[in-house]
Amino acid sequence: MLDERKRKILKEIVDEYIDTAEPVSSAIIVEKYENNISSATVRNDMAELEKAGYLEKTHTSSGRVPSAKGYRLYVDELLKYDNISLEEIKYIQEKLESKANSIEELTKIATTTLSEITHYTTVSIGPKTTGQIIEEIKFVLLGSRMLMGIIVTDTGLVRETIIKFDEDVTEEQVETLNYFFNTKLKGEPIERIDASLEQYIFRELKCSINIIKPIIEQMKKLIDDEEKIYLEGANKSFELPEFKSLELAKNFVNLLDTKEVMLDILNTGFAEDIQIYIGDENDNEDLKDFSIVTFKHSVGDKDLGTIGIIGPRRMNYSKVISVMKYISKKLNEDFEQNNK
Amino acid sequence: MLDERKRKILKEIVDEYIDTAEPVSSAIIVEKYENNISSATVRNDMAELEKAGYLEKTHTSSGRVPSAKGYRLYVDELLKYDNISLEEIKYIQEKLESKANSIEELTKIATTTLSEITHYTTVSIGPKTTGQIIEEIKFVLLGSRMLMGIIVTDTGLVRETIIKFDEDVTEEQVETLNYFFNTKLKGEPIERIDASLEQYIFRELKCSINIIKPIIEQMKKLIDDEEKIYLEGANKSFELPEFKSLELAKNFVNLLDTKEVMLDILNTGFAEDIQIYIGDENDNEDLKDFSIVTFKHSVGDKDLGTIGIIGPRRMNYSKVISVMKYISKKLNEDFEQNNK
DNA sequence: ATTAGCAGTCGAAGATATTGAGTGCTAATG
DNA sequence: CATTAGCACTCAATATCTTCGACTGCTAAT
Repeated sequence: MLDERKRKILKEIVDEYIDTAEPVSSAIIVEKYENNISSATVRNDMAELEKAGYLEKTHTSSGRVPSAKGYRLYVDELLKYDNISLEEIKYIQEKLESKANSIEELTKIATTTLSEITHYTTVSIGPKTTGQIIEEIKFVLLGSRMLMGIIVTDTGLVRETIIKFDEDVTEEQVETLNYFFNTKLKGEPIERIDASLEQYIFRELKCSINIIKPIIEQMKKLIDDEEKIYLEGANKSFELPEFKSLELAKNFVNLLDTKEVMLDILNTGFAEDIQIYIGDENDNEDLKDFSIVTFKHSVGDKDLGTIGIIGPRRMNYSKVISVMKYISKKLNEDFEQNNK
Repeated sequence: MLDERKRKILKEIVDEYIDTAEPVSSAIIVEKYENNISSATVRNDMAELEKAGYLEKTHTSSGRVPSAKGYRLYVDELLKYDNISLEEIKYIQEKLESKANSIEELTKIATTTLSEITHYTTVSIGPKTTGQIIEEIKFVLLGSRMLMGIIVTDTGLVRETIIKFDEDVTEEQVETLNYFFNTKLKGEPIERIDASLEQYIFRELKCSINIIKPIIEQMKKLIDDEEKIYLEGANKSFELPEFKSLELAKNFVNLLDTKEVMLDILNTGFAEDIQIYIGDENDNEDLKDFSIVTFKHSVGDKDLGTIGIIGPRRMNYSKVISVMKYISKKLNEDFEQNNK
């Protein structure tokens, strides 16, 4: 349906719009990209591209702006994702090689780096604990009424929590707990820790319920920890021309502050693949002027965290996705390296 | 210099401006507050208040707006801070009594509650480790090449970190470390852990430097941890009329995103006292349109965290400070309770 | 299929007028 | 002398109108 030239012109229009944030006119296309055809020809093609839903006009006599459908074709078929320079590659390598002490930390470093290179706002969340296998579980007595509970999973994820008691706990009790939890839970998925465990332990261990209850309570919290979004470069977005619109700026802050929408999006991505959400493809109102690109870092079915970029629909997809592709590759390599 | 009536009128003007965000005219004052004098009288007083620097005009024929000096007099001398309702007190009690597992968590709960009640953006930082006395220090072996180091201080603060090694570590080594660190550091201020310790341990323990080095490195990081600002209700600020100004909105996002300025302010407050920063009293450009109210929670000279409210200069100081006063009192009580 | 050419559209920007919410000042008042 | 009525004056905000020019779409010629 779209011949080669129309696809080329569509790409040029999107490129130009991403660059200038201004509606693109036929004259500009001729001047900058298509020196051998006349603006009238471009206009004809534009009219057809508009009829097909790839372009929009802001008013009758304005230039064209890509529609969500236009962006979609653009990112899916018209772009190559090798828009990354040697300097950028070097910079990323440097950053990611600075040894992080945990997966979460590495994810944060990657998130920050991504924002630095792309100049967009980036977000990330840590790994979902669900599905992870308990490799080690330990309780450490701190003082006489405080315990630290630590879980290590097969992906190297470490989670710890403080548990406070109203009565003294002895070293022997802690040893019993350690022995019991390890024999029962090692090799089990982490979500095995739940309320049903409480009764079971109570029967088996004859340990005071005043001790078991807070332990299970806190350990459970570890699993479905309300997820924290790590945010980098929120102010960068405010430099973009679209943020001149107060309405839009407000939506943006709302989005980042209420978190739910972002969590939703960060959580729905599929493993190992870059997901692209373009404006009104999503039905959330606040999101309609933004695009989000996410990448879920994982091994097998185990989640290691998700990183996202949020920017205006007119985002530099080529750069963003190229850089993200590289970072994701690098993260996987590093993980293999560390766990081989 | 200012007679009673002028002070009264100043307070009324600030009250009114805080309420409406519009320059206040003499007519409004007469209508709403001073039914027994004429607007001409109020105008005369206003003129003098302006000459004395407490009021400003946005243009020759506009109403008056409080100056920073005006706000200062207002908060220092004209306000009573008992502007808190029974419902609010009850709500705060409820929130703060939900048992938190650490001081940091309690501070966060207080921060969130403060934002909920005042409808302003709130921020907080956790306790400074400096000055705290080590009560317990423990290393726990996780797997064969990973250690968790845990420090408990006299204020009940718990900090932990993961330490990774390139070689295996044995249980005996960990025991030696535990024994050594505890005998040497218990009762010492936390900042005793520094590079000089590394050599000392190396000599005393004859333990591999490959093990000691990463430990000290990580433990040091624990102390001067780059501080994380906890932020609540950033979007609430965007509902305020002053945020119609893009310039101001941008400054706000910058402020919260770059963190340094906020950290600076949160760190300079004096213990146990509510600090009020009003707009251009501060010389930071980004801050000139905002006021910040902070409270540093502490016992003795030990810091337990700082909470702040950031809003427009036209902030509801009475409400904000009243609520903060109550929360601070409550936090102290709770702490006494838990540590008695 | 392409293109030159031209009429038509409409937002952006600038000029001008209008309005009214304020003030400050003066002169009168108790 | 403090207070006040009254009035001239100021100026931001708003509305109205004009102009300008960057676009398009269409037609007719190539």
